[in-house]
Amino acid sequence: MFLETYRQIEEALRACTGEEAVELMDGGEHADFATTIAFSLAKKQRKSPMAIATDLAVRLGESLADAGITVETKGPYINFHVSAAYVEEAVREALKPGYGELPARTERVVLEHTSANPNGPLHVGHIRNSIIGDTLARCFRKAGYPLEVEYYVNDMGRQIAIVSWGFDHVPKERLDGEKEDHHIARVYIAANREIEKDPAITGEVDRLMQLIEKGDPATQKKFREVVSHCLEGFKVTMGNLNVVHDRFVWESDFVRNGDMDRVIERIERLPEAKHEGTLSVDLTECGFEKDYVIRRSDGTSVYAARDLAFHTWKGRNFDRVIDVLGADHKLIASQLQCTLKLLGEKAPEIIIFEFVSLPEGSMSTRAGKFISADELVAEVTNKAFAEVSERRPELPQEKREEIARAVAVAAIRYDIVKISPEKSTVFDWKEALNFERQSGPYIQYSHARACSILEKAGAFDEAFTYTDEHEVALAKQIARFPAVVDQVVRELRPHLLATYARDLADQFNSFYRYVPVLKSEGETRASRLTLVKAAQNTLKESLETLGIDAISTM
RNA sequence: GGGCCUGUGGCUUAGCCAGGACAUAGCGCCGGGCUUCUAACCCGGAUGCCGGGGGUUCGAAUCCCCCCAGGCCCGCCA
Repeated sequence: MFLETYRQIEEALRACTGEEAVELMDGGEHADFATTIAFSLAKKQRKSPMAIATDLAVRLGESLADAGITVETKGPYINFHVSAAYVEEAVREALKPGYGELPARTERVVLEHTSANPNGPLHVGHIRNSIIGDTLARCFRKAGYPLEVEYYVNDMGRQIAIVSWGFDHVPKERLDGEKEDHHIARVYIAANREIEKDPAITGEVDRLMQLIEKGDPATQKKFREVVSHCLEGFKVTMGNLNVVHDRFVWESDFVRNGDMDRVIERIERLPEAKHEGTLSVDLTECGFEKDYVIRRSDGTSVYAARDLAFHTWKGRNFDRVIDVLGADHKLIASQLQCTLKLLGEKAPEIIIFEFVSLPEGSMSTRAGKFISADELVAEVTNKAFAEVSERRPELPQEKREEIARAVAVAAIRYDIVKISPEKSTVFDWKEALNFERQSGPYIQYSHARACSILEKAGAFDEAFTYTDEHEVALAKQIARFPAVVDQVVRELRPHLLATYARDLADQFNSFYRYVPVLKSEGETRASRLTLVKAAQNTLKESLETLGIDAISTM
């Protein structure tokens, strides 16, 4: 409803002004929509903005009358107001299961996120990647795109060689109840300590890397075991956070199937290729001073070569390629994009998120300086269980545990996704354990309140008469949801959905406070119950698109 | 030294790409609200030279330039 109305007004504006860019915006407290186009027209037409606005408003009013949109001016501002029919239609649409879904698209999208090195558990920085990526994935599905979500498994890196070396040379027994990825971290950290003590070990690690590149079966088997072991742990962590991947793509597969050699051959033939012992690409055209190295002088490939093969494959199998990457990948991601363009391949769209650090400094798996996602989930779940036990002591323990898990995921996911990716953050336990306003649980709570009203109401006939300002404001907020989904996938900014869901919960809570539902009667009661149902459904769909369980009681 | 990102009340943050009507909200602080649909809630109050300085514009948190501060990166690592 919102999108349709927005487009109707845009079109009327274009028709009435002859301008392409019509500057239609949210009217804030003044109106439902507004435009300041009179200012820019004033210069061209050498008339006062107010005179232009007044004149335009009359013509716009005529052309939008059929759509039930009224137009008025306030000085040079032109304001648009929607009708009661808009409000009614908005509520009607929001009652439908799956509300917010956009028409199906045919453009195939591949989205890569998380892809952390399997040398230790996912920490609070990695899951920023997972949560941004997974939320975006849910938005793409909601927006009607066929989507595949991939985890790129770096199984040929130096870190894996170190872990592999560690399994042969440092105490490696898995402790009782220790998760696989935490086990790997312990071995990795211990191996690094050995390397610090005795730099000669580096040579042994180098040899492992040469063996893996050559395809030595024993080394391959060992690397694969180590990596699979770690991934088992990752899958549990991500599962606990409602993060889902469709496919795990292994880096080494591109070496084995020949894709990497093929892309290297093509690079060798590029005019920008440089053969100076190493094989590298001159990227000055894209503004990079340093060459992009593809193959070492000893003939082995670097990460970039496999990455180029991987992205060539993605580009040929999908219409849109999106990667979610940490800020440390900014440069190499640009180099990758540039090289793919030189090769005539599709370059990925890249979403960069800035780093999460600890109050005492940056995180480091190697140094064992990190807060694991598992620890975070456990702590937040404990706090949530304590809260729910205090509020709802009558519930059976199992139910309280179930609610605590859902609340914990909501708190963690929302806390991360609500911040713009380009802000670097410092992890804060106090914030992580806060379930008050501007939190995931706050939105879940609004949903639970709506569910509670509906449960107590029993059956009712739908009705659509809204006069109270809180009713109308809530309905208008409900109407925006599909437009927000559309905006998220267009701009690749999932935090917009977080902001929207919070505003929706705010509107619902105001409505809840001022507008009695169960105590009202007749048509009014029916209309309000219908609105509560629409709000409940919209809250549910918003929460689920954020990867948060829309629980009905808490 | 160079590149990218960030700087908004005591703290966290929206708005910035597509410049307009009194800069968004939360935490904390002060005060109020549970015999009334779940108080993980709601209402009121105090707190801002939107990092600093120039410029463009009728109009700048938003665009341009310079400076300062913080983060990330600049490897035949990944």
